[in-house]
Amino acid sequence: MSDTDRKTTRATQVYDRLRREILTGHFRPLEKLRIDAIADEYGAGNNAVREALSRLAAERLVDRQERRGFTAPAMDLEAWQTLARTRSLVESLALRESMLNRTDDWEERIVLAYHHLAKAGRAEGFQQDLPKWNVEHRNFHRALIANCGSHWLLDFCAQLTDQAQRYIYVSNLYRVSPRDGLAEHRELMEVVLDGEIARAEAALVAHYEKTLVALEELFQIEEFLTTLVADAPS
Amino acid sequence: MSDTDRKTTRATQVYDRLRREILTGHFRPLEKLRIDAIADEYGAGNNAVREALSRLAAERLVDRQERRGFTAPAMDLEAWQTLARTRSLVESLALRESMLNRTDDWEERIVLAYHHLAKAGRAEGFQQDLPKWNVEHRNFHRALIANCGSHWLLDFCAQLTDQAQRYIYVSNLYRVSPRDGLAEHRELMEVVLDGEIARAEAALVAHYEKTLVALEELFQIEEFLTTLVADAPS
DNA sequence: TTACCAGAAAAAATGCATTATTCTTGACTG
DNA sequence: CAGTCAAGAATAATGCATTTTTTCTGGTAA
Repeated sequence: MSDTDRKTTRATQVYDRLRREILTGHFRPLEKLRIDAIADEYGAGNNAVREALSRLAAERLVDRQERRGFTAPAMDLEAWQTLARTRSLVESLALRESMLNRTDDWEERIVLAYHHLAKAGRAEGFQQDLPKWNVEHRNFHRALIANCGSHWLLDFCAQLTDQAQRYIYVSNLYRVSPRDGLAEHRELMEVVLDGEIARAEAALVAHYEKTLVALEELFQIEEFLTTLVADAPS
Repeated sequence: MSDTDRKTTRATQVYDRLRREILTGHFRPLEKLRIDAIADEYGAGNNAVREALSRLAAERLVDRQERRGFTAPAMDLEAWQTLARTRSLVESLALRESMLNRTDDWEERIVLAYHHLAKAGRAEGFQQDLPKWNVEHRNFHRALIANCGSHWLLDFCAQLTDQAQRYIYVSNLYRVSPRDGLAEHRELMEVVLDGEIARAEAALVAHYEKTLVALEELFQIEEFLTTLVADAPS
């Protein structure tokens, strides 16, 4: 019995795995998530799967349809645009608050987070160890807003980041190399530490804008769109 | 078989009822929510209750503790302050966006929502029919931000409003008469329709600030605090 | 063809019995 | 007297069999 099994409930294990697979594009948009099939695949009871899916539905990571089970959420240009725009808005807000509450500890954590990010980016297998880089990337962005003083805001940002990750991961599957953008993150860090809120917000928005546009362009490509159809259940 | 039963799943019924009871202070902070007891009380299976509680936990309306069941969330001054502050921030943001997207339809809906609110406030049994007033009050505030163009923002605001409602309801239980504040809502509507974003945001924040302060004062009262202890399971 | 319907198959939802874990109690020990 | 521990009770978690609902399929009629 592994370490996680000891304290964790069966439903939570299913939840964790499903969550990971949804975020990494394991399911196609609108694909049906059949309870029995998952229970079978994961070696769990149907109740555990139900509970896991219910939780995920509350987080908007799957869609629930009363009495008709669950499906992977759709992915389309418009949804991506409002998602990305909302993320810019809310995260700017959190950044502003974070900067208003400036502390030494907060600054140091940002510097450290950047250091880790840089390291992960320089590492040999950057392409291979993308999960590692992703973790550091998230940590860095979280460090920027960590001081906003509201766990609500942090939760909202995390949720939006999860949603965005789903899109970004799929785009990475399609065209192999994601932009590293280390220099960009350095600039972002510097402008945040510098303390001018307006400039920092602008930098953050500009940063996310690039991802927004990159995905928008992808949505123009016919071939990419075909990877989003739900025909063949994986 | 009632109307709701036809389309709704057992778990959802339990979810709805639990949600309502949590929002209306039916459970004390930190009170244990025993699965069997609820299943028994509501006439449902334990699995349905588990699912309902799991969903609520994902919305932060109950606390989950792995393998130790669920409890009603705590209520304290600090949590209230960050909640209220976050609500001001996020809802201001949504209002700003909503005003930037101004449309005739949006304006008309606000006027209508205000009309309904006024009616509910003037009605005979204002004290009696508080639920009705609450609904109209929520609708009014939602109408203001409805045009923000992001269902994410609307969801976040709704979630924060739910959380706040829990506090407000308990305060209403303690001191009987809630402030109506119709004039205040009229001013708010006018300044929003007027179109000056900065002034509108300020008005909204000021509006919520009153609730914030009112609850803060309540937290100073010893007698009120005793109503928040979880001793006697209802 | 298209619309409609019944019957069969598939899937979701449910309840209950069972298992596993945590909590409580009280006796025992240092 | 405080701390430890084990046995029993209470509660949470699980799996499975059953029920209910939806979806699919094929046949019939307009």
